[in-house]
Amino acid sequence: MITTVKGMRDLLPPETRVWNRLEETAREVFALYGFDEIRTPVLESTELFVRSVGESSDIVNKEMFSFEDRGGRRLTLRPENTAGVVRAYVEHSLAQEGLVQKLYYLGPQFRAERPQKGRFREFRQIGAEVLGAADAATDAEILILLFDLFSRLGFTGLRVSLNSVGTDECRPAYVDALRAFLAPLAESMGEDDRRRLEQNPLRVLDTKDPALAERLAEAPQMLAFLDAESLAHHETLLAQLDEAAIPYTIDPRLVRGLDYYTRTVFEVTAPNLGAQNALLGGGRYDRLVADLGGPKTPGIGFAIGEDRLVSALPEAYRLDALLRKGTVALVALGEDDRADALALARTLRAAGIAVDFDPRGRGPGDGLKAAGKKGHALAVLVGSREREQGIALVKNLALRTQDIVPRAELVTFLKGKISS
RNA sequence: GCGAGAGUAGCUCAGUCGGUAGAGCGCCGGAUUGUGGUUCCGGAUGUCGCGGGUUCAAGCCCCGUCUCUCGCCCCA
Repeated sequence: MITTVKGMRDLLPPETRVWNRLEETAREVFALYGFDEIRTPVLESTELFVRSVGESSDIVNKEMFSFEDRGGRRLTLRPENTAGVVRAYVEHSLAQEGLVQKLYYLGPQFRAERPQKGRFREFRQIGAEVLGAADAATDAEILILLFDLFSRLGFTGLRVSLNSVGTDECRPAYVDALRAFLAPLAESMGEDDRRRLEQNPLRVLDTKDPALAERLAEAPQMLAFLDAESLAHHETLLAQLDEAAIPYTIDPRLVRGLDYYTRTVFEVTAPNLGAQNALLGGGRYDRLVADLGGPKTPGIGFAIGEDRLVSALPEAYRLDALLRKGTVALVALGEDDRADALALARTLRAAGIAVDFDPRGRGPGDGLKAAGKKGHALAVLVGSREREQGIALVKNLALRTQDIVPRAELVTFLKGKISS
């Protein structure tokens, strides 16, 4: 048997209904906030990710699906989508339009990690990027959008963690101070934390060693090292979030794994997701466009892990998405009634009613059984007697009741049932 | 990349001391030639992940390998 490749999975019905509903909701929200969709290739030059995500990051270091094509070009399946969006922004000179570009995307991403709960080698992200606006109000609107989206999905009590990682101008001073603070502790650190101290001291703040975490309470904080502009940006953002009644938690230890972030960074985690509990992450990246050869352009974005979001969805939203409210099952009562049923199906569909016709002609018992199993609420039954009398039988599969409806009134009758 | 656990029917799993494979659910057929979910009767479930080894004999023991699961690193 040929099976899926390690870390990849099939999404099967009826579960795909949940994914579709979720994506519809996301598209609605993006449209409400004035975003347009962008679609970028799954395959990009390896160089793009090395330059954007960062050579020191784990993603570039050990998690990319990279290969050479027949022309010797070094290619990579995208591990994230921000780089591709920014590449497209630069390649097509979108800055020339002089507008704030508000873009969203949906699609698969690839990282060659060891799979575990909530982590797959192919996973899907729903994300957005705003390019061309440095104002804190942009950050605020992004977080308001997220709050709105999660509210529509039925989440309550989710809280965004927020921090500022400053800019290239003020961060080095902080890193020096942090290093000085951590140096005496290196002796007592575990292997992981000592490695982080070498490579990226900010990451030590994320330690899972409780003893070390306790001593970090005394550590210098980035917020104290912010330059005047970054501090003003941060404080303006907080004021605007308060004004909008968006709940958040300042987390001075929040640092993120991609090298391109500046100033605002944020994250939302959810319980019951296991060890991989980050539902979304994002931040501002005021340097990235220039780094990729474009005009100096500020940007901010986020990415939601769609796979994780689906598994964290409130039950009510899931169940509602699984219902096939709009579809009626059509059952031909006899072997010879299928031509009539097909004609009726066409009439109903032309009127906008979704019809699931079982072509096997196995009779009412099996037809109704299948309809119930597929989750349909209504079944329309037609046979020779019904044809002669110009009627159809409409059965409510849950209540087991049956109405006799003249064919001429069938569309109106079904529409009334479906909408109620 | 590192660590631990698991892999037997479509699904969830049992399988004793090594003796040639089972249950429940689901599926199919019948009781029921035009009315489903309940009930009753009957039926098929299979490369015991794959390869090798030990043995008279391996689902069971040993080695390798693949996949899955959970954790680490890291991230969505």
